[in-house]
Amino acid sequence: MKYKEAKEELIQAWGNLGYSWGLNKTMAQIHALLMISTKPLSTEDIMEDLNISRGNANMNIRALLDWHIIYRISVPGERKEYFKSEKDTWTLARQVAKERRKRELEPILKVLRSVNEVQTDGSEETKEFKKVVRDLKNFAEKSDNLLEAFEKSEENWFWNTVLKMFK
Amino acid sequence: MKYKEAKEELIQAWGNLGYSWGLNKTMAQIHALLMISTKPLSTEDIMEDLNISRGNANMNIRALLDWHIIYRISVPGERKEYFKSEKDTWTLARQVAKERRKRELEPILKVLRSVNEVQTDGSEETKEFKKVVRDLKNFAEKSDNLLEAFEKSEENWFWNTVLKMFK
DNA sequence: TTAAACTTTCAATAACTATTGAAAGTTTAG
DNA sequence: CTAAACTTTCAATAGTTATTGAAAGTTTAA
Repeated sequence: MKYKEAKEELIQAWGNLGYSWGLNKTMAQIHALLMISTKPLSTEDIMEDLNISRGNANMNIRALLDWHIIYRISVPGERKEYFKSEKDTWTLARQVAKERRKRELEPILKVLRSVNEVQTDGSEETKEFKKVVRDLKNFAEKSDNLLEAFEKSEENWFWNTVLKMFK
Repeated sequence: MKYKEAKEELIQAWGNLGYSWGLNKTMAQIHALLMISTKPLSTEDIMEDLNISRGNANMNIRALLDWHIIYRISVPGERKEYFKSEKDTWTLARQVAKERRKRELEPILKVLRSVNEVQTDGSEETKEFKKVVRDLKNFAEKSDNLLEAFEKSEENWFWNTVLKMFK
């Protein structure tokens, strides 16, 4: 397989994966492009490589900055801004986990805690409701703690421990 | 808070969560409804409770069946089909993990393995590409193994081990 | 059989999300 | 200053996905 094909295929596949991770397609493609680039790229470079408009590029670059998975780089003596990706897979995964915990898990936990306060009138309906909510809340809280620990963990330690865990 | 409000709020929140888990809003809402229901519900019941059309209800019920997180129930002596949710949170989580591994992780792994075969021409570009792909592949494979083990694990054992792990 | 009870399909369309590109805004070098 | 270099915004629109509901299909009881 030639480099150009391989690059194309990876960007495509990364787009799909990113999509199912809460990014959008273009966002994930820009990210893929920066992942494999040997040097920081400008908005112009990205527009050209992915064939997208200035507005689109700008918007998605900002979204990636907002997720803290790419960085702004300024080259001394140049006006233009450049961008580069966080290249360390482990750091990247932890950052994504962090953002998703904040964006998805925390909101549902808040709701679960709040609806758990429902008035019990002794009916079967409210009893079942309480039970379901309690179970989900329990699971969500444990997951939340696990993710929090993951965010702070160090790679070698993590995989070693997991390896032992599932021996 | 009254039961009706709480139910409404949970269904809404579950819809959002489900969405970010690769289900769509209606699919997740039907699921939430079945989670808190004390008895199996028919298509008719679901249409009525969520105010959605027959086609929509049917389509999303089938998608949930396809994910294996709800079940078809037949009541002896009745023509109508009823549906009930898998209520055990642990089983549910494992099932979702299983489906997502199949639908998301496996495809990207396949691509990573394939683009890893790219011809190296000694240029910096292809060297960097290889390095990135190797790292991602390594991470994805480890995650894949972890998820596979999770799918087969038993709840108490899992949380105990994790607890020890992050002591 | 047949007709009632139920489920599935699918073309039309509504609703939502992504993208464009020109215009407005901002920064900096001279 | 001010003009060039660059970034951001946003209204228009293209593209995608979800939803409807009527029609077609299927199953079963009598």
